[in-house]
Amino acid sequence: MRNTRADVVAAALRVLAAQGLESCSMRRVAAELDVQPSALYHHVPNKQSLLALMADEIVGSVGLGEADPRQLCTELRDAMLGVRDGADVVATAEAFRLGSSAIEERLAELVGADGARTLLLFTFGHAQATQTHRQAAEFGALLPGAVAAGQGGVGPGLTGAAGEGTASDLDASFGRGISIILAGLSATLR
Amino acid sequence: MRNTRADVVAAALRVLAAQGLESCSMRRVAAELDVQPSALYHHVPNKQSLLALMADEIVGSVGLGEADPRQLCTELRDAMLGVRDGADVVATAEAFRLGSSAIEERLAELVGADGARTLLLFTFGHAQATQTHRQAAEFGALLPGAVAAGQGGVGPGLTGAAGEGTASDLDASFGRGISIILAGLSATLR
DNA sequence: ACCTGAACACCGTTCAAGT
DNA sequence: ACCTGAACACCGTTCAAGT
Repeated sequence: MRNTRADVVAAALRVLAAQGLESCSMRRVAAELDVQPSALYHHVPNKQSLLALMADEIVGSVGLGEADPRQLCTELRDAMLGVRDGADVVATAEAFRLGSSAIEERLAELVGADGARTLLLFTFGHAQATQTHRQAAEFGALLPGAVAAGQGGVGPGLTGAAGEGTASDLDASFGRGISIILAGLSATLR
Repeated sequence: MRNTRADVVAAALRVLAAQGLESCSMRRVAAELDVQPSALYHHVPNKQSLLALMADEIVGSVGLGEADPRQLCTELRDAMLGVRDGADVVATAEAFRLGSSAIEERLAELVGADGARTLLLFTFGHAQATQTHRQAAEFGALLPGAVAAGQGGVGPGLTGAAGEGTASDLDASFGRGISIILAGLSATLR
């Protein structure tokens, strides 16, 4: 036995981490395993299934015993932000089973079905936006000017094209969004 | 002058409506205009830009004079759901400029920056899930069994694999999610 | 300014055939 | 069971050249 399905998923996650979702093709994953592209179809029916398995792995660390919805969403967010393009992978795969994922079910026990869906969609969307933003910032950092200007004290407010989108800004924005939704749930339940 | 940028965008939207996002390649758009693929690059720098222009067109009908945030989100949702794969096109393109789109700015005037972002992300995510679900339902309708069983009265609750995801269910779910967020905003602002 | 023709460097997926 | 080799039907993008 040369390779198992788990080997394929692991190789795909290695390619994702190293090269990003854009470059995570069936052919590159196959190359990572030193195998022909067609060999992958012995372990996985198609690329979409492979992405779903990757999403499961990324999200697998989230503790379903968690009783605090905010904590659960934060863990989910951290898991997605922990791997390159993780938010895109999870959001894409998860959208297909909205209403039937383990995390949504756990969340629904805590805050009801509508609350769970609202929290989840916000968490996915915000993580995607955060990751997109970070990517753009990284890219911008490779361009002339405004590199590590924020540290040196060149100017007070203006740090290149980043403007107002610091990492901590996005963390705070996420927390405030969750607060809004949770407040709405309390208010709705009287 | 054979073609203008607007012609390219219009052709792309025609292809999108007819064949979906998957099939909306630069090559197909070029074919729709009876032109070589390379000709498109005279009007648009790359595919991503073309998708952004398509998103602008899809969302352009949303009235920015609207003073009711719920109504604004509903209009946005309707605009996205009005074209095949519209939610994906808009969400993808809009994610890149989160914090700077016209709709988000209008929404921010009404409910603040955090509320605007929360409402927008929920609206995008829910529309994407709705459209994915509809697509799956359409696909399922082509398979044997459980076609229009809901009408005839074969059974009370079970309508094929659709289960609980009727169109009106999703409409209602959207409305309740918006209600939760708006309630949370009222509660947060005391 | 707008377009053609040809090329480059890729894709996902299928399928007969090997071991 | 797991994999190779070869093919099919595509991609986005570039670039010299035409009009």
